Amino acid sequence: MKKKLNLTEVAKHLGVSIATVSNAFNRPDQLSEKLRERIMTESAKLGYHGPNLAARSLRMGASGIIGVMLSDSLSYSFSDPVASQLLQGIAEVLVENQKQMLLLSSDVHTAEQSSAESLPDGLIVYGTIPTKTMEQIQRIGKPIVIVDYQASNFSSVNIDNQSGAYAIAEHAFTNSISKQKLQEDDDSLNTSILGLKLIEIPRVCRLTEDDFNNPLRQLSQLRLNGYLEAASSHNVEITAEKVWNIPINNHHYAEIAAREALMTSDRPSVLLCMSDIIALSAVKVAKSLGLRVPEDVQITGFDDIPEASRSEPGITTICQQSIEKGRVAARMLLDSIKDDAETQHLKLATRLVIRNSCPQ
Amino acid sequence: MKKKLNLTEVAKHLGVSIATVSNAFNRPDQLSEKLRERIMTESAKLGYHGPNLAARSLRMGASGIIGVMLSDSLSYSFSDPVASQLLQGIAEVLVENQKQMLLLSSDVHTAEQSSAESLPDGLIVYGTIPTKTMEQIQRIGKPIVIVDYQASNFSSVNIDNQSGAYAIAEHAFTNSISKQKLQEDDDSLNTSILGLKLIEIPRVCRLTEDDFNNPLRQLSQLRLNGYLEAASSHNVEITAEKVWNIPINNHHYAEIAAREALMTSDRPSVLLCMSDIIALSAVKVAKSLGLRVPEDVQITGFDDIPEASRSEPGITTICQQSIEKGRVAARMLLDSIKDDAETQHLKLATRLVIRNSCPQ
DNA sequence: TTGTAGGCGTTATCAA
DNA sequence: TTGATAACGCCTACAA
Repeated sequence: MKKKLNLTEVAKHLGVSIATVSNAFNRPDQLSEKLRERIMTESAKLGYHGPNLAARSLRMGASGIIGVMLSDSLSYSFSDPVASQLLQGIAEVLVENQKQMLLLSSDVHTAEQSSAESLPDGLIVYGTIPTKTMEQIQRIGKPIVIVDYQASNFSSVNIDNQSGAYAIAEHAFTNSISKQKLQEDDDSLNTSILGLKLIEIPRVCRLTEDDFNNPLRQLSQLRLNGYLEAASSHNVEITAEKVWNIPINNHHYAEIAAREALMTSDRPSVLLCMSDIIALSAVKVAKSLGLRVPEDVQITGFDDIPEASRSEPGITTICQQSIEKGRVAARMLLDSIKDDAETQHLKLATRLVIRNSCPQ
Repeated sequence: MKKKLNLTEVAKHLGVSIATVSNAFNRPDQLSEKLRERIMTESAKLGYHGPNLAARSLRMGASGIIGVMLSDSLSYSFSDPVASQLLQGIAEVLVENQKQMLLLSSDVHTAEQSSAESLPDGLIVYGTIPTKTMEQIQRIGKPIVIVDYQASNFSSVNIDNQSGAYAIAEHAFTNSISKQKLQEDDDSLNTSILGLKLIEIPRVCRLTEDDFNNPLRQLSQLRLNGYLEAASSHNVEITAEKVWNIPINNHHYAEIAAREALMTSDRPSVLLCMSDIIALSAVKVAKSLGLRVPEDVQITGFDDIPEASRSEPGITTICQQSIEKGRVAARMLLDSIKDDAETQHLKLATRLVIRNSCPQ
């Protein structure tokens, strides 16, 4: 009853050769339909579930499994809408291609030498991962596609963070509300930035001038650059003390930062947020302080997560097509597994989505 | 350069035995610290990444990988907040225990004989899965824990859907707004139900009397029973034509159903929704129709997803602790992998969370 | 269409 | 500590 079943055992029971059973599972054309059927039903009855994946993949050098390595913790990634959408896109393509998905977190990796990275036929890496880990997974010699990060020696899928940030900041500086405000008093627009993972410090705090040139995360740095560039084009002054650092993209930290930003004596009339989660929190805080959005303070987001369109007011944001990004990355990886294609760097388009938190 | 590296090769290069290298990776106590260190750095330099998982797991009969099989498509599951929260809880415990997570969708499974289920050391099954697939994964003889479904031969983690539904319906029927309405006109409360996956038909439609006794999904059926039981306890009449079926838990279908329900001539003053997503959509539709929530129509949800507390008004709902459910299921599975424990059926408590969509 | 044998990379055992 | 060797379960020439 508890006996281990394998091809040999099954073949013995059925009175056929082991090769035939193997063929029944993998190459239906190598034997008669009738025999195949008999083998399938019989082995099912016997309790044989099918070829063991470990053995098969050892033998064939391929597992049909694709690894997805997340820079943030696995658990956090499930709670983050952007990561979830990326995973959604990846999953879509993998399922289409009958691949399974193994989730790896860079945390686990560093903790132990899990060696689990040796199983997948290829890897999608999301976000910024410690150089050491990068080197280690490179060593396995399997195709790798990285997302939201750029490194010359790997294929990658990115969006143009800087131009996206520029576009939305420019919109905020030049829309009708801003124009009117500028007319009313001569002052320039008072603008603050709620930034994500700009510096290493794991808490909500303002930046110092030094931090401006001290990029921690490519992605955040690029968005910051875009904002600042737009600001200087439109004579808006943004000093370091008007830029907040939020260590993790969740409502808890975002609300703390938003409260700080909105309760300073020279309250901003434009609040540029580096994610929709931050923007949603900022709207909530603004409302709780009795401020009207957008009349008193205009708020912009980034990402275009589903909730951004459902909230009230809707969040003006940059759509970065996270689902599509996932699809593209997955396709790219599958292609390079097939053809051993050369490394390429894709940049997806972004799009300004205007809603009521920072209207036309 | 492109040569394949394995233990043998590395051992040869280092001039030590293959067993020693293996020990260096797996049993540090079997050799001198100094030697181990040399082996580790040298093999890293050589480009050896660590023991191959396929081979190791073939040899050891365990892979350190836990499979999670989702009844809905993988891609959908990432977009569903409840599934995401469950995964979040599972991931938390798995990472703690240095296990990796392999995502399987029952779709892929039926499509092919992926045999990927043979790799994991155990399986968490979420939701209702075709009997045939169930039988197949049972055959692999590894520990299984099912979530949100009950079958006597498997360990399971559930919540008490029926009592939860009863509690929230009772609240809706007996709170101050309902009392006042009942006083004003003598009529009983006009109540509709927006149900989830109640029948097989893949579209939004009303139920017929027959459908009441024709359970498709355990979970939805139990919630329906809870609602109906509360209704009959409080002299509220709910006929089949006041119950809608929503085939997939997303905003698209939910809005269609909500619109239908709220635009009937005898508009309900209480709308019981089987998920928060449905409730959120219903609130949106109600607003767009110029109805006040809760004054004109009280709306309840189920699940308590994060967005339910952020929306305006907040959604009155049943908290089902999805994250905790994931944690519990994962722990249960890991335990039964270790101890081969007997099957047990856990039922987590639910809690009524009162917010403004159906206030005190 | 069927049977045989070699080897994929590890780990465990056992003797040195 | 080390070195040899036998599985683990499977796939695929190759020969029949």
